Amino acid sequence: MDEKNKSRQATLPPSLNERPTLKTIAFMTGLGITTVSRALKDASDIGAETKERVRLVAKQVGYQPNRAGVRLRTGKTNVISLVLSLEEEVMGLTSPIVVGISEILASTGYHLVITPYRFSKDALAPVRYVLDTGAADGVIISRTEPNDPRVALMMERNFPFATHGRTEMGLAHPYHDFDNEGFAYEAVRRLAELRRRRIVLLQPPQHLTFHRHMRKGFDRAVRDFGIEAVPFNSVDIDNSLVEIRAAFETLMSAPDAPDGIVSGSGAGSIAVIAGLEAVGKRLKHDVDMVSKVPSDFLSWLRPEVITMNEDIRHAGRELAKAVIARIAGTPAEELQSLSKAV
Amino acid sequence: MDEKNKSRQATLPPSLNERPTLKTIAFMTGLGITTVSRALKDASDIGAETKERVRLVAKQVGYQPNRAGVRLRTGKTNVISLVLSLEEEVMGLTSPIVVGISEILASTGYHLVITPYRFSKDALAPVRYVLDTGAADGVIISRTEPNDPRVALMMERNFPFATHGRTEMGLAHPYHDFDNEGFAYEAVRRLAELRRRRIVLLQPPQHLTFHRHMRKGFDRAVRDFGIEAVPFNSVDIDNSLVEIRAAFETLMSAPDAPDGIVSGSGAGSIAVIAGLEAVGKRLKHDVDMVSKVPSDFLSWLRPEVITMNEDIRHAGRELAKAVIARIAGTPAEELQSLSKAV
DNA sequence: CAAGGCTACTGTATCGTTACAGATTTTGCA
DNA sequence: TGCAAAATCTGTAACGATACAGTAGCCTTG
Repeated sequence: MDEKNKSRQATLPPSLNERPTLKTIAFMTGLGITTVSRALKDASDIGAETKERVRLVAKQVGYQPNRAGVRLRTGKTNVISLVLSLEEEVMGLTSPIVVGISEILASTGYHLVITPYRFSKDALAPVRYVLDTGAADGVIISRTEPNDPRVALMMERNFPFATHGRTEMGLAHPYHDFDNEGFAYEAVRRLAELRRRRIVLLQPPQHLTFHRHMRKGFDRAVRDFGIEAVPFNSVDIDNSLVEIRAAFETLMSAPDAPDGIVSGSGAGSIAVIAGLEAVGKRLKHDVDMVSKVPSDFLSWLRPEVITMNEDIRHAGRELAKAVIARIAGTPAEELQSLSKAV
Repeated sequence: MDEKNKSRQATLPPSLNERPTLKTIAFMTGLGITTVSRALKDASDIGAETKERVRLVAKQVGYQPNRAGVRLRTGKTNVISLVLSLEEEVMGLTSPIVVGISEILASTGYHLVITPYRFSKDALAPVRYVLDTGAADGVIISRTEPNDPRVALMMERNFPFATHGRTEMGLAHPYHDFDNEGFAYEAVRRLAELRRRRIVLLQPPQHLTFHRHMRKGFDRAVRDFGIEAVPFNSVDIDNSLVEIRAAFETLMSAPDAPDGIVSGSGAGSIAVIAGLEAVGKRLKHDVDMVSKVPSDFLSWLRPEVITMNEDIRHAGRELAKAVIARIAGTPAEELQSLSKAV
């Protein structure tokens, strides 16, 4: 039959009320598919008037590039993957970070994909998955360690990513971090100002980088203000609330109990308060407390606690901006930011 | 040159340490690409021994189907989209639902994509986007309304979805919902048991379906237990904490203030407590309160409040299971579930 | 006015997969 | 033995996009 009479690529009228493709626009404008493709990306070898016409028709029919097509041909996924531990689900830091990232991605072509992992020891698996399958153009990770194998892997493969938290590997990569050192220093300073003399720190787990930062700020302030740091390693902010409460019940009922507490986590603070109140101590009277918090719920219910807010949503925004810029080629050194308590 | 001597599809040895494709396996096994493809999907026209061989090699080389290829050819995205309001970010219900969904999707081939929208009036936009671009195989939405245009649209297009919350459109669709009627009824019952007689309800906004459920349970209990329901419509759980506190300050300082409170939201309860305490009332003495909560933080800080837990993570799991089953063809009627406070 | 260069456009091949329509060999049975 | 049916396997085309290598026409320029 009449199958060979094509001088154009696009000969058959693409049926309406199907999703428009380049072919649709090519047919409507009488141009070649290639021309339409290049016109839409504003290539230099397409006439100005043609571009205008193509853009108009594209808009008219509501053209949106088929992501699978682009991805297959170019390898670009237009996806940012947020790697999440299903366990760090204590007091939901996830919400605000997801919201922050979404806010930024909304005005770009990127989609946000959640890539979960179940146990801390599997933290590398999701990253490997993304790298091996090319599931995303960039990755955001959290719970960063000083010597983080995920960072090493992605750097080695030259894969764009940003970390919530810093590393200590001598490698420059995009990150956003809260100034935990500043937080701890300031926290101790405030307690010192309130004439507290024996201060304890509920700190992050040892293996996370920000443990060091917080510790550093705490220790420095302790020296600067002549405070006695109460040794305390039985629990950290990753322990369950029940464990934290138990530990603080013990600690606070000892004869040499601390009179000041710095808590590195809002959720942890709840358990701390429960613990100290269980042994009859009262905030502001027997003990003062400064807590880092992700939202202001604690100050509503226990205004006696001094809170310093870590804006996780802002962190999400910064991280999203950083990965995208990294993908676009911005040097990692320019994509590192720190934020203070607000 | 020697370019036409192919009796096989796969002639050129696919370079190693590139991502393996069907071609790689075809080359290694000496089979055709089609055969490999069909062998891996256990098609009936492939020999048992061949299938075994193909599976072995596939596993050996770590073959994972290229999603873009599959998606382009079949239209199947292997993506579930969670449609999220960037505003419902009060007290993060997002975290647990994301975690719950992820838990289920982890053992399937599905990825989770977050599709956000900014303002309530744009709620339809993300759904339309997914439908128009084929961005996902299924959608999960929340903040369901009795007559929900999103539901209408997806039903009309016969697109798989599940809703967090029910509708009242006479259409059967998959949903998971918390038994808000049961919650409110039980809440009032408990307050009645504590000899409270004038009870107020901090309810969801009128336009959401579960407003009706909660209201219904509340009103029925009020009748059953001979309680006086205190009229209160100045704020709902979608108002800011500051607004809620202000409203409750006013309410609780009135001469005929309620002596019992039912709160439909954990975050809202915080503001309620702040409000009543600001005017000198005390929980358990002047007033009792029952609150629906998504986590147990409230009972740690205000054990005087009676809490009833809504397991959002479980809801996420149920919703994920429901969409997937719907995609697989299970009738909507079999994918509807309700859960009670735990 | 020929040669070269520029502008504007286009066809072909390809990414990885699967639907479809064969093709080849083996088996079953009269 | 002959031949249809069954059992296996395979090539081609297509999904939608883009990289690449053109082509055609027109304008300079010496």
